[in-house]
Amino acid sequence: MLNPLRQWRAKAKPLLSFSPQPLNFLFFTNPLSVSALESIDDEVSPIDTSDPLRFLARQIVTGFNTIGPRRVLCCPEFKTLVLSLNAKQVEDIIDFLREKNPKCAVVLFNLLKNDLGFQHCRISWFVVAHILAKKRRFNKLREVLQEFVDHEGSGSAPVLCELLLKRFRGWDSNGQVWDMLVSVYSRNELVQDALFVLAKMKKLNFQPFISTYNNLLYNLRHTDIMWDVYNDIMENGIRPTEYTNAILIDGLCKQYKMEDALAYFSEKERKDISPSLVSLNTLMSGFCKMGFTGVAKSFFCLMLKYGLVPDTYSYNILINGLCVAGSMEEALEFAYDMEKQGLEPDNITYNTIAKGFRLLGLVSGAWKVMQKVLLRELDPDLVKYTLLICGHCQIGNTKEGFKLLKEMFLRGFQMSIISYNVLLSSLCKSGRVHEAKKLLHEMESNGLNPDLTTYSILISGFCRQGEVEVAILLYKDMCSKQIFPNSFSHGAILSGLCETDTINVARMYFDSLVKIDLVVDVVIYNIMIDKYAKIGDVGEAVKLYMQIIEKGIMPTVVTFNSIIYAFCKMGKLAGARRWLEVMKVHGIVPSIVTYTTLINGCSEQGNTNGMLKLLWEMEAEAVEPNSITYTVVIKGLCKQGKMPESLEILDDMYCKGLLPDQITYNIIIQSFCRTRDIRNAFLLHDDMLMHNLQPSAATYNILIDALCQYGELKDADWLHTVLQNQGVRLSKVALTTMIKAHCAKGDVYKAKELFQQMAELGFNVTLKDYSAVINRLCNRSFIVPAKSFLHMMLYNGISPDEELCTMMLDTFKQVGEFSSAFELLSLMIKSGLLPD
DNA sequence: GTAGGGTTAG
Repeated sequence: MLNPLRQWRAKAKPLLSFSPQPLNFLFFTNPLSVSALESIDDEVSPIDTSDPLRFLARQIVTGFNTIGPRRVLCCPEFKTLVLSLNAKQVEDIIDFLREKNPKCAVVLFNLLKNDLGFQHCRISWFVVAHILAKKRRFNKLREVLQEFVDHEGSGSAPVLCELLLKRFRGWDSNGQVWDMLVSVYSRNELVQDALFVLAKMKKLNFQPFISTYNNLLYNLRHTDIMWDVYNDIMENGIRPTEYTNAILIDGLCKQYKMEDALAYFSEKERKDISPSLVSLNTLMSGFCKMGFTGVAKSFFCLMLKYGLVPDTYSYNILINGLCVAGSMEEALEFAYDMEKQGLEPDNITYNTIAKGFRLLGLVSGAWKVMQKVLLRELDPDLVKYTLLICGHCQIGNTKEGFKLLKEMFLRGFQMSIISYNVLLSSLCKSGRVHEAKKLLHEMESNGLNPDLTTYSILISGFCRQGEVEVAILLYKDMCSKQIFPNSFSHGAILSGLCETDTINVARMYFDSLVKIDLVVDVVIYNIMIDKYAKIGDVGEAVKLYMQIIEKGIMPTVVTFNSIIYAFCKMGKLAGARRWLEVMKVHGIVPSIVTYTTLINGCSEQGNTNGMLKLLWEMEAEAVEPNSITYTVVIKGLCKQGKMPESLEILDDMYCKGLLPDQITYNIIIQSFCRTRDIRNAFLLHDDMLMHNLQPSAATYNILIDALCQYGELKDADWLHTVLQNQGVRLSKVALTTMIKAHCAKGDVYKAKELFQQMAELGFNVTLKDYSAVINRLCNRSFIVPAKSFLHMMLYNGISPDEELCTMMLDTFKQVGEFSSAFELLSLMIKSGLLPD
């Protein structure tokens, strides 16, 4: 699109060419026109055509009053005429109209700006602002100044103040315009500009409204400047409001100054100012975030003592605190209590509790206890059912969730959209997106309208499964229902798109978000940056980082972690370290993820010294390594064949109470297998069992693979049988490994048995699997079984590709199996695969 | 003015 300003200038002609004659169309025979015309001038004078601008202004008023602004605007002559004016001329007209007919001035200003894309000069903006302020239309005033400030951007305060001071001093409502300017700057988080205007106001003896101060305080609550503003309020003798206090408390909590927050709160209390619910909620939230749920609970009691009724915020804040602290039982009690007090738990409550279950799911046996709590009273109600569904889904038991949904339905409960969303999310997480889509239709037929959450879950689910087309259809479906994604759902969708193999689709979506600009926060950037980091595109990741900085968005620790990851992935360790410094310069404290990423970078390069140095550095910065950090260190040591050292670290982990998981063990086991030390590999496997750690599918893949390669195939078969008897299912990879090994050794019978088993277990057997087997059989000239596998493949509806056919054809020719060769040839011709 | 959710490491 062409820049409106340029468009305007292209059409602009010098005013000299202006002549009033063509404007006669604006005069109407309607008697109204006469009075309208008279109303703009005090003395009823004959039309004066010698001052063209004044004349035009009058005509505009006449037109607006007789046929309405819209229709005036539609007159091509009017448009042409107006488009020939420059900003200064429009400014004169608007200023003239301000005295004669201020309403017309505002209408003209807006029409030109919105319908013709006219760029007004600063004076026009302020003239209109003053008109609105005088009429006390503060919402409109805010809107206009908001747009003005958006346009002027950061650092514009000095220029605007200068103008206000020189051109508008003494105008009616000048103070309100100043005041609103502070408010708008601070809302836009242009704090420096806001403070600048505030200082000028002080010099002019204009007193800002307390709401303006509150606005500014809110945007400064993360910093100490908050106190300067607060002192300013006090010095000016302005009474702080409830809001002021709540913001200050929130600010102190956000700065982790809990004692100061408490002191401030008690000071107000001493002054007999009874605390507001919001202040108490804020304090609860602050203490919960610090992990002090006990203190938070006492504030809850304090509320009751003051006769304040806890609201949904109070409950959700406390429930969240308890969930994060692992006190699920209490969290659930509060959720019940909430309902008893007539407050329905909402989306936020359930989301929070679901997160609690998820966190608790890591503790074995916890769910059983929770289930008992939930079922303590025999008849579950809507809340309990929803909570139960949350719990089952979070531990991956979607089936039980469905059972409960059905039960709810049979017992005549009014189904809630939340239960469905929980189930949908569970299905999508396990990749069962098509079942999820069916459930969507079911909920719709039950008269429930899917909401933003529903669509976000499904869209990101389909994206993650690589079915972008379905996701796009759902997206369109959603928008057609007037449901528009917010920053959170955009994030969900974008990260879903990032899971698909091409980055282009994700980038296109990202670019479209950036273009509308409203919803792009740092997380959206983080998602995109991380995608580039994962594919090793350091350049693009850094480019996006630069964009963040240019836009004045504060990068987070995640932003830096992803960039550091990108550098490590490309083996540019020096670069990664430089970014660690950049991060510190921004005042962002490196996290455990930062250090683990860097250590992994060193470990990949076999740089043990680098790893150790980083471990010390972590210690110095008081960042405690976790089991992932140690696993990375073990990986590094294993890579260099330092097996005894690896085992030592494993012991250290147990000593420090950091439990190694399957991945930790798999790394060591694999390393032993690589050195053909199968004995030690199996000893570690036993060690896992001893520590109550169930080996994962990957563990058995590694072990089976090792047995097939270096050990006895018999042992692999034996392990397979043992696992089968224990009900442990081997992965497809492990089965394929065994099949290939049996083929290579010539045990066709066993290979076929395993192959059939693979299909029976529901694994998706592909052309690649068949090709791998047939290839090995052909290599050993096992013609009959090779043919038999080919037939099995054709029977199952899989056609061979050219590569497979050519390979078989060559084998058949070599061993003189001409009839088989001809048979294959005819098959190839039928399939359109003609040999050279 | 107060609550969660979308993003990072083995």
